[in-house]
Amino acid sequence: MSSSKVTIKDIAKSLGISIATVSRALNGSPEIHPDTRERVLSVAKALHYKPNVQARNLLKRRNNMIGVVVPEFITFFFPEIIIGIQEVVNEEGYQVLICQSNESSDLERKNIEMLEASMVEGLIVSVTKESKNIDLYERLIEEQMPIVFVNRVFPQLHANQVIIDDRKWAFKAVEHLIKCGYKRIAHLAGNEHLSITKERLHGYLDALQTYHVPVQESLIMYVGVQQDRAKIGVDYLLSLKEKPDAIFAVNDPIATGCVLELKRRGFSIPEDIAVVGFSESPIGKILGLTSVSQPTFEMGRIAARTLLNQMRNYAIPVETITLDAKLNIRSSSLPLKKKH
Amino acid sequence: MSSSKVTIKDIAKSLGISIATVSRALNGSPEIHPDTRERVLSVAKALHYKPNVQARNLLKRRNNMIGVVVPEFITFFFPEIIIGIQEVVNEEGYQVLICQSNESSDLERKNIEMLEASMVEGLIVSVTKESKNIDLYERLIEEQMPIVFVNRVFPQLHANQVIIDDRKWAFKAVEHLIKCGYKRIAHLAGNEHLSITKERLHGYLDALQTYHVPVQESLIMYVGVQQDRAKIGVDYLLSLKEKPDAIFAVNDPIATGCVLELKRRGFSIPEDIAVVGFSESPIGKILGLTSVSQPTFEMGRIAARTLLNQMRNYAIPVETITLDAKLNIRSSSLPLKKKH
DNA sequence: CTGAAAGCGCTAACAT
DNA sequence: ATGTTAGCGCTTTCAG
Repeated sequence: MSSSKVTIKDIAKSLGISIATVSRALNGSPEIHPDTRERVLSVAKALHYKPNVQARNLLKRRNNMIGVVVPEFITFFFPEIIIGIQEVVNEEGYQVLICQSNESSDLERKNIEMLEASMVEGLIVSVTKESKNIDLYERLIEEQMPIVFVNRVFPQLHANQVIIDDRKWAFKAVEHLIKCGYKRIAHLAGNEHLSITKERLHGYLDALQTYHVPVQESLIMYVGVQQDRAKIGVDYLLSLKEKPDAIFAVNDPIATGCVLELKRRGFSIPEDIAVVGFSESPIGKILGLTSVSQPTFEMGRIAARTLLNQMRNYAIPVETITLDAKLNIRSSSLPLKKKH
Repeated sequence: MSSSKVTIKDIAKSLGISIATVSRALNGSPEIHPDTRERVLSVAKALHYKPNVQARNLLKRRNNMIGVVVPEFITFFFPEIIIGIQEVVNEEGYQVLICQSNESSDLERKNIEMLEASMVEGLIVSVTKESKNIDLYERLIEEQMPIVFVNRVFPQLHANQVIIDDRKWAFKAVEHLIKCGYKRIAHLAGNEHLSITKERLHGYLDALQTYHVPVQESLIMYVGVQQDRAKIGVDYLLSLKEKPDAIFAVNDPIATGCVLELKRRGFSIPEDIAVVGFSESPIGKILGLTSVSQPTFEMGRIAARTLLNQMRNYAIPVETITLDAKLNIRSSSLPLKKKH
């Protein structure tokens, strides 16, 4: 009934002592008589006293909140990162305000401004597929807002980043296809301005070059990162005179979309066309998709630790943390039987 | 650089006016001279003034935050509900603190206590598979904390609920199997104390009874709600002398697990065994799983609206809102060819 | 060991 | 239309 309207003043009154003493007792200050402490604590419990965090925050000029902005949290990827983040920061007494920008830079901006208004003490961000809002982040950094980018980053920003070596792992994925004997390897790339798009495209080109496979512009198409965008890629690739015998997709949603569309059209995978994804997903695993798995939980944990460090000492140098990954080979890409 | 340490006092000083006037100008009070308002606003902008929400909250005794606790947010289901919630409450100026209990009642309790300490103004909860902590929620309700349960509820609690009619839709799912001609329909149920487990089991029994299909205890097994739990169910059902010809699973993760395990063992679906799920998932759709689809986003929106109503007026009566659902028939359950 | 008092940043009477 | 003042609930000097 009283519903936490009890303040230290009430405790003080009920005990005939000053609020300062109550405060000290409650905060376990050493300079207080054990008896007094006892009495305060018992009255506090009896009255169902709950400290008013707001007041304390106002005084201390902090609020123990950090903000997280991700492009979406419908697929497993960002939720896993978020769980990693929460694991670490909750342990340190911080709360997380989670926002999803739904891949829209406008909403992303609104989210960030909302979080600023809520006075979060730090931010962990993965940017939208549009990768706009650089000005926003530049301002944040200039104003010394602790901030860490994860997975989808702005390389040109002087900010903390937690990523994997997308270029290297894209290289490995394509190298695997080449070693399987595939000759015409297409690449369905993500949104043009996205960091992961560029890196993975780079890795793709690196691999072709390393193994002296001629690059064909016609086998590269920017389709985006969402599953429903795969169809136009497949439509296009199958419309070519010389069709590809393998597809390296920018991520698992696109690869998944490819598999479904190819199967719908009656193609066998990998016999007719092999498919390789990136950022291994549960669906991809079920479909037998070869893919690069990322340490999502760990990315979250490390991003959180990096952020906390920066919050405690803004002066520490900015760093890019590159985590390890793994290429898991499954049935969507198998060594070709025929000689080459 | 100044990093938002600017207060209304600074603005007042810089303009030689009182802080009250500044406050009024900033808050768009009508009783202020337009010129003054102009000058305040421009100085505020020049100084990069940001209001201190903490102070305002302290004064108004609120903090515009609501808490959400879900058992997990790795699968699409709860994230979609959360998006629905955020849509509504953000619009009204509220922030959402999202916690996941990882299906553990202990963590659930910690989360709730954390949210209480953060002084959230209301809660939206979906309980863990363990369905404990009733005492906790009873206390919360007694202390007049506005609270709405979604999907996984405590029927015995006098609290707002947003659900679908699990019993009815389970009935429809099983009825569909019966009409397809399946004779030995097994049920892999969820965790025993979970509300959805009981309701869906009820619906299963209702359907058998309605169509005069004898209930066989041996065809019912409580396996839980997580995909990896499906295997023991399949192991058990296939160990029976008289094997089932269809499985009604408590949810899509279990149904998915069944499909994968059955296929691994070389069974054809639905020829050898049909499988039907519940709470249609993206993976289920890809696997061609017949399932009941729930209006997740809408559940979130409605839960949020209900909560806001209760927050604004605690006196309004508690209600159980039952949303519509839909049975989507796919290839995992097809009419049997053979005569019966 | 305890109390008095100042103040975190802001709003809202109450004056003028 | 503007200023003065009193807090919101709490912590923290500064005095005893």
